[in-house]
Amino acid sequence: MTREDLAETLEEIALLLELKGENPFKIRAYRTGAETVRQYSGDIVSRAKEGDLKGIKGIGDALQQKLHELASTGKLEYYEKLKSDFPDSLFELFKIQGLGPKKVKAVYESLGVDSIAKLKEACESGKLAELSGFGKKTAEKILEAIEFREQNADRFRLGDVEVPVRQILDSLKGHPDCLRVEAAGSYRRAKETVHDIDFLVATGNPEDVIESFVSEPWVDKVIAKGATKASIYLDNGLQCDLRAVKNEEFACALAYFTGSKEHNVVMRGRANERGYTLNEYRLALKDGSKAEEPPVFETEQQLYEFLELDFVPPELRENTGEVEAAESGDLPRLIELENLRGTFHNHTVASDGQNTLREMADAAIDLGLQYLGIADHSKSSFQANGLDEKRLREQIQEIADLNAEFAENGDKFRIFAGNEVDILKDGTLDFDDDLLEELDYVVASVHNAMTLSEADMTERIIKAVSHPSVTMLGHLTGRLLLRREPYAVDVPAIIEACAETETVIELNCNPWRLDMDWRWWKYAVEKGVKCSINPDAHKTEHLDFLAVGARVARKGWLTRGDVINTMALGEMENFLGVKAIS
DNA sequence: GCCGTTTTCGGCCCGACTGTTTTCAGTCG
Repeated sequence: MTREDLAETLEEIALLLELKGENPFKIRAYRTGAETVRQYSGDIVSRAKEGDLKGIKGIGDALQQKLHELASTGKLEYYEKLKSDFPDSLFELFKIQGLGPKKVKAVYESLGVDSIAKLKEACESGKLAELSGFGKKTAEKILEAIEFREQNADRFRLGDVEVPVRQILDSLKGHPDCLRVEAAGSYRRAKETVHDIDFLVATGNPEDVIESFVSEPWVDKVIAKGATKASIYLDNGLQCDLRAVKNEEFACALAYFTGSKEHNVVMRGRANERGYTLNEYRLALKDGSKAEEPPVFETEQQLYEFLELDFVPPELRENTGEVEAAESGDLPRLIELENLRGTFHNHTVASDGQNTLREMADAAIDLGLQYLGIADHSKSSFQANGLDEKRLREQIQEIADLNAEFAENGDKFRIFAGNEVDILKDGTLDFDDDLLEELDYVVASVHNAMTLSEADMTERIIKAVSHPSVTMLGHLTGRLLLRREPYAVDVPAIIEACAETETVIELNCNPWRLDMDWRWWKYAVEKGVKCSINPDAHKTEHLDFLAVGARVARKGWLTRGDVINTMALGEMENFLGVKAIS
């Protein structure tokens, strides 16, 4: 029984109570309880086991008793009983955008709908639209949401696969017969979402390596297993494929399995022109070719060189001009994680973050950063406990005090006082100008009214970035990967406005967002717009998103010079126009 | 179901949007 098990059970109870139509405040109490369990700084599982939960705010008598029962026996009667009232499959309905507890309850009770498949049927047959409170448009919206889910259900966010990929790579590297190991495919190209992970190993003993690959404890199901390849599912549904090749084939195989398909087509074309064929194992002479016998490539670099190209970093291999640039020697020197000196757009407990200012600062220092920008939510973001004027001014003071302390201790580290200020529906900002000027920097973001027309949304954002106090634009399109489509907005027009107003655009590297999309950065750079790689961290661990951010920035062809948070502290103080702390 | 210098009941975070409705319920952030 882990902390997460306890929290999840409380959350499921909340969901079940919603289905029952229970008192919303009771439901909220269970949700709050789940959050409290997650965030409690101490061994909450042991305390629950021992029945020693008194005095934790948010966990009253009833929850104490339930957590104790759950932690000590592994079961909770109250929960089991609630659960038995509904089929398990009903829960998948909650994953459909626009369906909440009331609607789920209605379709279940009056139409017997208890799965997404049946829901789809009810929409198509017109039965759903006849229900009271439902209508034609609701049915259409639900069908759209089902389709969106069907298209995305088998995909995973790049930032969410990092841990399993590391785990599998480490395990393969630990195998005595593995000479070389890489994760290839769209993961290596840093696509924002991936369908599966392609692992490649060089080995003289493929059978053993494959056997060990399919026998790891994290394997949920073996889909296929042969002499040189195997496919498995992990517990979370992520498919992982392993290909085993000989050491002398590894370079060509790595290039082949990294792709993209389009990039490979161009590469094969170049080989062809020179009298060779290129496949997943090797470069070979074409029939009747008079070219010289090709060498065996030790590395991808050598393959590219042989085809008269500079080495193309994997992130760029999408056939969007990288081959031409590699031919003419014009590939940019891409940014690297190590270039980052600080970051902006991070939350604390003051709004909806989970760590304090000091904890966030300490985590940034541990990462070797020289500065950390805090940007909690502004007052209109009620749901995120946004700061009002008074609380924001208090935070500015708190930051000043902490900075003074860092300076006294001789630490070369600074917190920049900012705010993620809501862009209101009409494009004005959530605080008045005086307060905005007191901040070291401002991130302006859209959090509501996301269904404006493209023209209105574009005008709204352009108005916001035109405000002199706005330093950077947060998550430009508002997309949530695999969850919510971006809102309608004219991205190039926004980029042009940011160029004009010298507003930085954020590369929000929270795995859910990766927004602005990598496809637009080349255009932004062309227009002279700078990027800031921001994790949108809601707890200290989220600062690690910077690693994903650096990879996605590379995918957008960004160099060190294009990204402001590669600046050292002194340069950044100049850039923001704030005085250094003596 | 939780909380309390308001102390054992009464309030609990607020507003926008959408679609179904004739004044509001449900969902989302």
